[in-house]
Order: sequence, then structure tokens, then C-alpha cells
Amino acid sequence: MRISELAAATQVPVATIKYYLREKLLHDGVLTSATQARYDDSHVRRLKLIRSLIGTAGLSVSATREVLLGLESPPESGHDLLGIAHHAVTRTAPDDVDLSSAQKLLDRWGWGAATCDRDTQAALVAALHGLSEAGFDAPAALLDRYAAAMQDIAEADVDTVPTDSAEAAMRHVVLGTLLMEPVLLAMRRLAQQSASFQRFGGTGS
Amino acid sequence: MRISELAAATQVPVATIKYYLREKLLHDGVLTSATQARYDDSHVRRLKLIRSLIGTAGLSVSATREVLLGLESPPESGHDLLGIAHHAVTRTAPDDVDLSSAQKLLDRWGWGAATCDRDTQAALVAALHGLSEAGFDAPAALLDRYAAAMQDIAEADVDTVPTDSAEAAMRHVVLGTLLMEPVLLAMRRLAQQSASFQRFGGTGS
DNA sequence: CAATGTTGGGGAGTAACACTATCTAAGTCA
DNA sequence: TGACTTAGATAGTGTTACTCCCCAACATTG
Repeated sequence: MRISELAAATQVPVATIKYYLREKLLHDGVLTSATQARYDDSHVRRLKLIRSLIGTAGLSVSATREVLLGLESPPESGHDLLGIAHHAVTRTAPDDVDLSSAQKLLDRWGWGAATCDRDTQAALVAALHGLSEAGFDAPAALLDRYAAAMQDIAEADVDTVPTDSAEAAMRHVVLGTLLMEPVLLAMRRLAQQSASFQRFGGTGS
Repeated sequence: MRISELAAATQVPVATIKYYLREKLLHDGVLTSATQARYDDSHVRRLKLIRSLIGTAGLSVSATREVLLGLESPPESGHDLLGIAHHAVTRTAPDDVDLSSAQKLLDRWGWGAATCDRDTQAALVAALHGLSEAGFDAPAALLDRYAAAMQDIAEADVDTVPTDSAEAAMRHVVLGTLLMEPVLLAMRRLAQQSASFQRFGGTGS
């Protein structure tokens, strides 16, 4: 398949495909001459994946590259796979952030295994700080209910990880983490509308 | 308080405060002469709110302006407040999107009150489409578990809305929706690490 | 009163990001 | 043969969120 056919098959402009090739998001096609190369199904699949990560999950090009690299590299440990996905959506925390508030929450929720991921803890601390700076104080009881719901979701996540193939497991974990986030947020908004209507009524305008 | 003092109090550069003034995110100070104005606590609070919405919640400047306008305008209906927050984080859907798959899900979950919000439904459809384009097929049972968890969260959300003041309720709903999203996502990641460790073990590297 | 510093207002500049367009030489295909 | 396509490279575009600079007008300090 030529580049124009690849573009037609994926609805991605040729210029954009060339850009992804330059940025090493997409692997090169097989050169058949100095100015011709052939692409195949693997390029179609990869391109759709790239578009989902950039478009749906909102990753940057460089974060997408890291995720794709992670998907290709040997799995090492089943647990560490999460790090690939989480690192892609979490900016690295400086050394001097105070994570004690996050540690206290992790203790309360029994999430001891998460105590080693400083970056995500810092993201939690930053998000809670942004909340309180805005004058919104989240009661502990509310956070506890959130934590219980998120634990349900996380258990559903690991329950559905395929155990037959390490590669399938890796793919599942990374994509399930990244691409499911917008799904969850949209579901929350819809559930809020439903709950709000049942509680307060509404005009539906 | 002069602009430099406002900058010192909020850790926001003077040039950025001027930018927010130009963009009408921040209300003008009281002019005491042609080249002097006074600012007060309301500016400090507003500036912190702006920074939380832009920094923590990741809103754009124009979305932030809409949210702030919504917070100032009369509340109208308790239920419609959600629309202000949801509209700020959801891009408007074109007229020709097919929402039938979203409608089916809403029916299944009993979220009938959400059937009028086309934009958020379109966001759900788009997110699910991105997932399947990436070769990740979410089983219905997984989505159902997600839906149950999100309903818990939404009920916790409406349970904690203050009922004494309409203004406080509005503030709570909008901020609780927007600023809580990064909190929830960080919590999911931490919960995943905990669940993954308990299920698979791990090196913790 | 003078020297120094700050401010409002406005325009222009910047850096990052994700493309998008154009060009050339070297092909392919009918 | 001649129209079309391509790889590879360079440069340009549009958006966003600032950031810098300038000036006249003021405030503050000595």
C-alpha cells in the first residue's frame, strides 16, 4: 500500500503521516526505491492507535511516542506496565514536594502499593491544592466515597486484564488506563445530570 | 493593594495579571488616577480561582471566562448549573453525530435525565470510538461496573451540595465538577497500582 | 523640588505545539 | 512519452498563553 492509500484508509492526511514518520511515532515503510515505500496493515493499526492516543486521550506527540515505545519493549514485570501509562499522563514531580498528605490518604484507603509512585501522588496533591486554593474544601467523607468508587473501577480494570498473552495484557493496561479516562469523565457528567435531576428537578433547558 | 502587591500575594506575575485583565477574566481595580488602581481581596480570590481553573482543571482562557461569567450570572435553575460547568469542558457536537449508542447506554443505566445533553453524549461516543479504533473493545460488563461507580460518585457530588445559598451551591457544583476531575483521575491511577499489586505482585521499581 | 520608581494601557514578541505546505529529484504507471 | 506520485527535507501556519517593552502619568522619597 502506498502512502496515499494509507492516508485514505485511515483518514489521516499524507502530510500528517509524514510528520508522524519524522517524529518516529510510525515505523518506516519498506523502501522499494529511492522515492517509494510500501506500507501495510501494521501501519494502519498503528496510525489508528496514534490518533486515538493524541485525539481521544489527549496525549502530546512526545508522550504518545513514549507509550508506543513502551508497548514495543519487553514487558518485564506485569505490575510495572502501569508505570508506562501513568508516566505518559503525569508530569514528573520536583524533588521537594511534600507528599505527606497523599501518604495519609493512601494509608486511610489501604493503597499501600501505590506509595512508591511519587509523580502520581504529587498530581493528587496538586489537584487537591488547586481545589482548596479555589475556595473549595473537599470534606474527607466525600473523598472517601470517591476512593471507594475508584477502587471499584480499578478492580474492574485488573479483572479484565487478559492473562493469556503478556503483550495483550500490556496493551490492555496501557490503553485501558489512557483511553478510558475520557469515557469515565463523560460518564460522570451524565451521571451527575441524572442524579441532579432526581434530587433537585430541573427545567431540562 | 497595588498590582505589584496583588502579584506578590498570589504568586502571579504582573504581566499575567494584566493579561487576565485584558481578557476580562479578572475585574478591573478601582482607578485612583490615570495610572494607578487599587485591588482588594476579591481580586486575590478571583486570581486564585482563575489559576486553579486554568492550571489544575486545564481549562482554556476562554472556557475559564465562560465559567466565571456563569458563576456571576443569576442562578436560574439549580439543575441547569451543571450545564455551565459541563459546557466549559465539552466541545459542542456537530448536528449529524449518531447518539443512538449513547442513548442505549443511558437507558441501560437509568440515566434518563441526561438524554438532553447532546454534547456530553457525543463526548462519550467519541471516547468509546477512540477506544475501539485503537483495538480495545470494552466489554459491556466493564462499562456497567464503571457506570455503577460513577453513579456513586455523582450521588456523593449532589449529596454534598450546600442547600443554604444558591450562590454557594452554584460555586460548589461548578468547581466540584471541574476541579475534581484531576483528583479522580489521580485516585484511579493510585487505586490501579494498589489493585494491580494485590493481583499480580510487582517489583515496585 | 527633584530624583527615582511604579503603574495603566496597549502593542508587539515569544515559545511550544501539532500540524501543513512547498520543493526537488527520483521514481511509477498508462 | 507524459502525467502522476513519492521520499525527504525545509519552511510556514494558526493557536494558545503568556511575556516583554514602551510611554506618559503618577507616587514616593530625600
